[in-house]
Amino acid sequence: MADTMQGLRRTHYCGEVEGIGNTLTVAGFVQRVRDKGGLIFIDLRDRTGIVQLVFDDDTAPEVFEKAKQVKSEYVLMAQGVLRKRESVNTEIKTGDVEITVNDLRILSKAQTPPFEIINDTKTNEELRLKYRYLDLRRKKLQDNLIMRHKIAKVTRDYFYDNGFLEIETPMMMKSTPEGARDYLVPSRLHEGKFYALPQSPQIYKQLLMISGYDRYIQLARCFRDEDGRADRQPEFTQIDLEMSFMDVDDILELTEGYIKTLLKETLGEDVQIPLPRMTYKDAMERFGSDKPDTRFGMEIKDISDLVKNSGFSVFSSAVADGGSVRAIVADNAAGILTRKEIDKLTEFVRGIGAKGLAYVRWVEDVPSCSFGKFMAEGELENILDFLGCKKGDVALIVADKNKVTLPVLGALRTKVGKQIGIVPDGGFNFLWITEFPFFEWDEESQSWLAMHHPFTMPMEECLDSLDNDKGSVRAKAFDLVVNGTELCSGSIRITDPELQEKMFRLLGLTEEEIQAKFGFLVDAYKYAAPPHGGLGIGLDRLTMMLCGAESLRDVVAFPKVKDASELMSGCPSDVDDKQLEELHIRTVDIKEK
RNA sequence: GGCCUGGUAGUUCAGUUGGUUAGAACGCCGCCCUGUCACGGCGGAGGUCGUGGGUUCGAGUCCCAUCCAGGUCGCCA
Repeated sequence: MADTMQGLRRTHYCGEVEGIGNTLTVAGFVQRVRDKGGLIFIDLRDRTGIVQLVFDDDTAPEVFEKAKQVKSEYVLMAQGVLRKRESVNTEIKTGDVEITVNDLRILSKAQTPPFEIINDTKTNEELRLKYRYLDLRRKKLQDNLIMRHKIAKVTRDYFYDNGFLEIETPMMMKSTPEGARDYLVPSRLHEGKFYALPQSPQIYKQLLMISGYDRYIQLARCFRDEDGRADRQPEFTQIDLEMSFMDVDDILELTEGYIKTLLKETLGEDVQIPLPRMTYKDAMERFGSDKPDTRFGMEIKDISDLVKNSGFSVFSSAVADGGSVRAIVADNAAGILTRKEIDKLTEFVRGIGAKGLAYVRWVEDVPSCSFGKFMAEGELENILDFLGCKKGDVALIVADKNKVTLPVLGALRTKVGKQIGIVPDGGFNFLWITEFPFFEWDEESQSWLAMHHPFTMPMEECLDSLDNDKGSVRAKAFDLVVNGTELCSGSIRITDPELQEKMFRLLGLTEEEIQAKFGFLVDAYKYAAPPHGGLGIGLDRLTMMLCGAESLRDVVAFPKVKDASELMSGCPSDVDDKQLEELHIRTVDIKEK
């Protein structure tokens, strides 16, 4: 039988003991036992830190005997006197004190854990996820989850102070199968019908504006049935916001105030506001990405004009076909980007849609160049001159349609930047990306899709282009990007029901489809709506960023793995035939599969 | 779904051209040790080498298939 706590009550957390000479009571897990023979030291851990317990054979033999049974990860409660240590451990914050224990309770014994509960564990993640409850004992994960808590608190405080109301929206809603796949919940009472778990509370928060709640916030759990990534979980949390009588600038300003407050209160960092802004078009032209990492340069340059009449047909024909030839220059990188490395990069760009990669690698007095023999007198010099390329540099060139050159060079820029070590470690480079295109041409379906979502307001000056030049229509949509990661995404919504119906039609939805999917929303806007807009901030990614974590799995208490299963509980799992029957799902269908 | 990487004691890893009884460190168990703090010393237990098949006199090692995990592309309005 284990001991009980009877007669004792915790007075201090391990990391917060104080008052030399006082009797105090601590409780926690055993980090380590050091048995010296006649003297035992136990490091006791709780979420605040570690305190050393001391047991002396001479002064308290009975307690000493009990301490001899203690092993790693046992749960103890101990009462004793706090005193100065004979030798100080400068590594921990309670390293100059210890507790001489006079009452020890072994509250719970532990099996030997499958891996050591130490901070810098090297144990592979699969095993740690299977025993997540043990992995969560580690200080690093505890610190991350505590940070997550702090972020949630600062977030609520900031937006509450700015007049936002926290309102819950349903977890079971109508499926709207645009975009990501929905997680579906079969209905027992309606045979053959399904709820969907929300990909976001988008529609509901817009309805709340129509209902006059003016400013809404929710830390909303969202679901998407897609493959996982280090920065993508099937289940995640958005700081979901919507506000009335606000235009883009008002929302950006409010959000900047939030970012500034958040970084100050969590990390003590000062962020300069307003944050820099860049249009989508500029971001694509300069960085080949709508979420550029602006911690380093290596911007994309357009050399189409220089090569449009080139003897190298790959270049000239790309320009003639309406595409472009563009380049990035890696300064002083010829040492790292050897021929072999460039071959690997060529494979890389082929994997993401480019036909090939031209390069200039300038090590000797004469640059070595993959297309040199096609160049006319002085042509290469002109290109290098334009690019500002000098000895020791490597220029990487892609020729294709703009839809290929820009994203490929963007991806290459990120990859090469990391490879040659010019991406700084610390710091947060925030950047607003604005004026996203409204429409996006989809090759597969040969139709226009909404890049953001169909409720996004086009910019006023683009309304005239809706019918004849869809590709040029920009939207009142914006993203906040930090160090190459999208942190938040938002827009102003359409409040005019006629315009909304028009946008649906332009997106190829029939009257029947509009009615079936969004009829209630279209109807709602007929009863007047304040101008409004909002955004969603990825709480998980935000936490990851502030913790310096490399994976969402390090900032989510019980994460899923890549295939959306959970290794600890083993879900998703089989269910009883009876349950399936009640849900009108034929077991034979499942078993055949 | 494609591609890449990995899978050997509880854990992290090593394991030669294919060749005797598969090693180390940490952890675990036992004994010793009164100022340790990654304590130390001595001793010990612990392995279907992911799984299945193949080549071979002989496979942890070579081949094929498969499973699991991670990364990445597709996908993620």
